[in-house]
Amino acid sequence: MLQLNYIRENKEDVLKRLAIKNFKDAETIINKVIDLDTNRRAVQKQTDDVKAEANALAKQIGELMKSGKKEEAESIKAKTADLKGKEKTFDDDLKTIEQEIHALLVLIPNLPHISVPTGKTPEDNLNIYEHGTIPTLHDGAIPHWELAAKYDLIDFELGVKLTGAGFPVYKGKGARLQRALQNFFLDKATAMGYMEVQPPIMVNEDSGFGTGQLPDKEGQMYHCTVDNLYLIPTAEVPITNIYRDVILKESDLPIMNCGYTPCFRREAGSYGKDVRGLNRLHQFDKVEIVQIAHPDKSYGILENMREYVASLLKDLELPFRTLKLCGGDMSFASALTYDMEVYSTAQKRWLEVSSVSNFESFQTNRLKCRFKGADGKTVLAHSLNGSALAFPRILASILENNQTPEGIKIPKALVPYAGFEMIS
RNA sequence: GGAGAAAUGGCAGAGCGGUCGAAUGCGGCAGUCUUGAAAACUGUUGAAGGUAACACUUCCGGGGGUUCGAAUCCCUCUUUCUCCGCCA
Repeated sequence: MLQLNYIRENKEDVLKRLAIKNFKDAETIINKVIDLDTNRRAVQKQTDDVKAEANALAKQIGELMKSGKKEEAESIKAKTADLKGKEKTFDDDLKTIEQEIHALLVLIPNLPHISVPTGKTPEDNLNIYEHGTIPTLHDGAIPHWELAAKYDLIDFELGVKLTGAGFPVYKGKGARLQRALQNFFLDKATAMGYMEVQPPIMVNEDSGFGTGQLPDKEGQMYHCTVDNLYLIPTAEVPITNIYRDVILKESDLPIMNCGYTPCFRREAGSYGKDVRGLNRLHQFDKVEIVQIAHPDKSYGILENMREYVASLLKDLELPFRTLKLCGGDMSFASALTYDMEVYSTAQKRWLEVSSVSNFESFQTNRLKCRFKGADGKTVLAHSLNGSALAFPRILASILENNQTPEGIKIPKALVPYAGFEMIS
């Protein structure tokens, strides 16, 4: 959520940057917000004045009662009746205006960073870095879903029986590889200085709002209506919400957390080759890294996070590229996002395995996550997060890129965790 | 799930219809003293809106109500604690 003050004072800049995100009706909505805000302050002034008057009278009555001047007190009481009605009207007006402003603010996406390339589709993303060589596979190389069946690593049909499509069952070495990835990623993150947390995987409405999933992305989350809880789509939600309604000390920053959780996504509207095998699941596992940072440092930290994720992919010996997302392909809440994509040789396509973003104060404004600066003022912190990493597509590309006629070779870094070097 | 008790500032903890944004202690910050530190002493120390700055307004778990006036009374929800039940 953008800050009202910022919109008021930097209207032109806001409009310019919203255009990069291809946000329609920007001018109409922004103008409306500014008008409502002007109105809000006027009504608030009226409300406050009436309340001040009523407070003063109430005080007088108190003093008169104490000194036994009952009649005088009664005559003042009569005056307050009128104020009471006014107070109620103004209060209601104010509430309505505030709701209207909030309803509009929630529709406005975050402003992209000045370096974000313009563009509308993934084709407009900027490829800023490539690493590794795409392996040449032997004749008869097959995609991971066939490898999974051949070596009995993942049973998609069994998942359908138990739950439905998109809920695979990992078996034997497949399950062990999942566990290896979890420990490998968590160990790496901890060594980088991230503190591991194990949060709940269901969250309440406030948490869903805090990181921006609610209200607009409601349909993407599994909702347990009986208890009004949501299954998390990413550990970003519970971990970032740790810092909801918190005023940090400047010396606490940056806060670095990591956590492993299963993630649940309804993925309504997905179909075809996108959802084949491990490409897109309803339940998957991920280690997430989250930082709460000083606004002056957040872009430096974003680069560190990007490099950290790249180092994981290098450790796993996977060919990958890094994209700087264009305005049109960025998420609602992000100010700058890097996507990391691994090349899946058997599918002959790039698979997104990580997304690293700086949200600046967009989330923290909703979360009310602030810190006290040197001058004693409270300032919104910046929040950042990244996948480090999501398991399914990593597993898919390891299986596909490392297949040989003899079996599948496990990357060296993962061998101590997996406990085996080959799947054959 | 049943019965009872409670929820106040960073923490502990008073206040139970007006003078309360809230005593006191601890913690934090600044200063005095000191070569420096500790101790002691002095001062200061919640958040939001609003203003050029004041003023002013709101917030004592959330929501609603009674009253001229609510941290204090009533209703409701949530959470915590104790006892019972169930249980990985």
